[in-house]
Amino acid sequence: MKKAAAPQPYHHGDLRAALLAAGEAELAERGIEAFSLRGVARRAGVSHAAPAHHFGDAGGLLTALATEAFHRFVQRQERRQSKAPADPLSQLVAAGLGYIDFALDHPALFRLMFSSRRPSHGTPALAQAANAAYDKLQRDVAALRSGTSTTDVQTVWALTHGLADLLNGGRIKSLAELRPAQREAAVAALLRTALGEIAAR
Amino acid sequence: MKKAAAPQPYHHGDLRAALLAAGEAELAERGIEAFSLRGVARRAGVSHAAPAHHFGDAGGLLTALATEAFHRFVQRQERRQSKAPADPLSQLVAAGLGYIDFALDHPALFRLMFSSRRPSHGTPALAQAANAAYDKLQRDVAALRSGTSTTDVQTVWALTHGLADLLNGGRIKSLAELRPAQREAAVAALLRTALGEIAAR
DNA sequence: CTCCAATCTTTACAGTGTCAAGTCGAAGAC
DNA sequence: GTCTTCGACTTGACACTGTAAAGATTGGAG
Repeated sequence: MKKAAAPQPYHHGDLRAALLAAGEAELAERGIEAFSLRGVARRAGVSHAAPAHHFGDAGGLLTALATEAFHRFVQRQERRQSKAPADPLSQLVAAGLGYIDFALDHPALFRLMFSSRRPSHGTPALAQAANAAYDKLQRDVAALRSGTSTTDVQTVWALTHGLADLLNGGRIKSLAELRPAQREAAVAALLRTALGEIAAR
Repeated sequence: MKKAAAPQPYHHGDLRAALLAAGEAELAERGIEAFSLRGVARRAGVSHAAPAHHFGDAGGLLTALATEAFHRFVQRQERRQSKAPADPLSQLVAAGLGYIDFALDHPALFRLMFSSRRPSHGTPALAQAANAAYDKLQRDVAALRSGTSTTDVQTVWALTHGLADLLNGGRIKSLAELRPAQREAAVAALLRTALGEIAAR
């Protein structure tokens, strides 16, 4: 599906990037539990052992995918924020909506980041990318008012993450059943109310 | 490890229950992503194809495990509640603590219930067990005051679930690093504050 | 031009899930 | 009491998986 009729040269050129793209496609189509390294190699049009050279083993590829995902995860939040009013509460709500956007657009990737043991979460690059996401959250919460606490950050994170995870799994029927536009409005209202209470503490 | 020196009879007696127990052990030890049906059969001391007769395929066993897990999940919340003060807010906080207890005591099972596509979530028995958990949550929220909304239920669920999921993955460092007793106190305080705000709406 | 080292392929092996066919044994029919 | 039957379980097979080792290919340094 990926390569057409091109008589692939022996050296791919940028196989690493191609494998990352193929890995993401594999993840999106088959889900994290049916993810197959050989399937990724097939998608990229290379032999089944080619990925090992760039990523070591399957965990290595998944670690790289998770790392890249965390960066895009932050970008997605920033994208929402750039279109939102500048007041701190609106900005925090927008970040939450971006958090949820990412979870719903990339469900398998989201699970890889937060609910899988397959990536090596101790890897510096991954830990750093995840920490960057946390730091951003912390800054957005701190902007709400003076004197915000660690508990405030934890509360905001738990609320947002819980919504994202439950929506991702289709567990919250009352929300998942709504059409996208309505669901987004409901989620935005929920976030604004709950985060507003934290801002008013 | 499971069977000692007993010259196992050809007919096991209650293989179904034994496979469920073995399946849970396998899940707990190797995690959901390294779960192996043959491993479960080995644990139970039967041939690798024995599980198929009782559960069809691997998904069937995991579905049964998730169903059973939802029942214990509710029991765990009720256990906490029976030791808590009777006022609605304390009861809701206790339910949340039970929710988190279960997630931390059975991390793989918790992921099977909420973050895995392997169980067939459409199966009547599983859907029913999951719905029972939701109904319980709804009742506990409704007891807070008159006029609680669907949004209130969603908010309580998201907050509790987010906390449980993030703790389960070890993502909330500021909480995960604490010793159990301290962590529990911090979580209880967080829940009481946030849920108190919802009760006061 | 030569050689090297990185890149990719081939081959092999142990492990997996599932299907099909066989074996066993307990419970009922007569 | 013997026979039959049928569910419970085993055996064997197949295609697939991840990973390791060894071979083939090529771009580029010298």
